[in-house]
Amino acid sequence: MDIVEISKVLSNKTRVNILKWLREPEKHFPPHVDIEGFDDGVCVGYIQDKTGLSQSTISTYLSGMQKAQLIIPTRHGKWTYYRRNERVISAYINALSKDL
Amino acid sequence: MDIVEISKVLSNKTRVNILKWLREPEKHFPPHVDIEGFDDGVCVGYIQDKTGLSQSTISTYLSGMQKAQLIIPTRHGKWTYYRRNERVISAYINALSKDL
DNA sequence: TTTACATATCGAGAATTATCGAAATGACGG
DNA sequence: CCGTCATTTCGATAATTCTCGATATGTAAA
Repeated sequence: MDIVEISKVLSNKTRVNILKWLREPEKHFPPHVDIEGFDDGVCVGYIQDKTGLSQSTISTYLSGMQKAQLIIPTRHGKWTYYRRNERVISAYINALSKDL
Repeated sequence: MDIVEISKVLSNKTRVNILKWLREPEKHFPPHVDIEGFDDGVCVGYIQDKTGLSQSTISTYLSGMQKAQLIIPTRHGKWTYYRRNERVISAYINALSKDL
C-alpha cells in the first residue's frame, strides 16, 4: 500500500469518480448482459461510456488503479470486470489518519 | 477542500514528509532563533535543509500546499513559518472515508 | 479456423509537473 | 537609504502524465 502511488490515482477527477461509482454499481451502471448483479464489479465498456473518454484512456486508468491495488479485475469471457479493493482503500485512509 | 488538488500534493514523497514533520516540529527541526516553540510552524529554510532540495523548489512546494490549504503561513520578520491546517487535513480524510 | 468483439498495449504529441539557478521582493539592521 | 538575508517569483529545461488512434491480444461464436 503505497501512499504516493495511490494519491497519484486520486489526483484525477475521473479516476476518483470511477472509484465512487464502483461503490454502488447498481446506481450508476446498467445491468450486465451475461452476469447477475455486480459482485465482480463493472465491465470496462460501461465505465468508458460513463466517462466519455476513449477506450484506451480508460483502460490505462484502470490498469494504473489496479497497479495501485485499488481495484481488482475478474475476467468473464470477453469482458473484464473491475471492483473496488476495499481492503486497500481502507488501509490507505487509515494510513493517512494515523501517519499523515 | 478539493480532493483532487490535495491528492496532487500527496502524490510526492517529499511533500508528504513535510506534512508529517510538521506534526511534531520539535522532533524534526532545531529551535528557532527568534521564536519560542513551534506554534506558528517551521521556517522555510529549516524545511529546505531537511529535504536537500533547492530553496526555490521547496518554496514552490509550500506555495502549492498552501494553495490546497493544507498549511498556513505566518510571517515573522524576515521569516515565513508554515504550520499544518488540521481542519483541512481532517476534512480531506473525512471526505475520503465518507465519499470515496 | 475465421470472424467479431472486448480489452490491453503501443507510439506519439500535448499538457502538466519537477526542479533548478537567477532575479525580484520584503524585512530588518546599520 | 543601503546592504544583507529569507523567501518568492520567474524563466527554462527535463521528466512525467494525459489522451488519443492504431494495433495487438484474448475469447467466444459462427
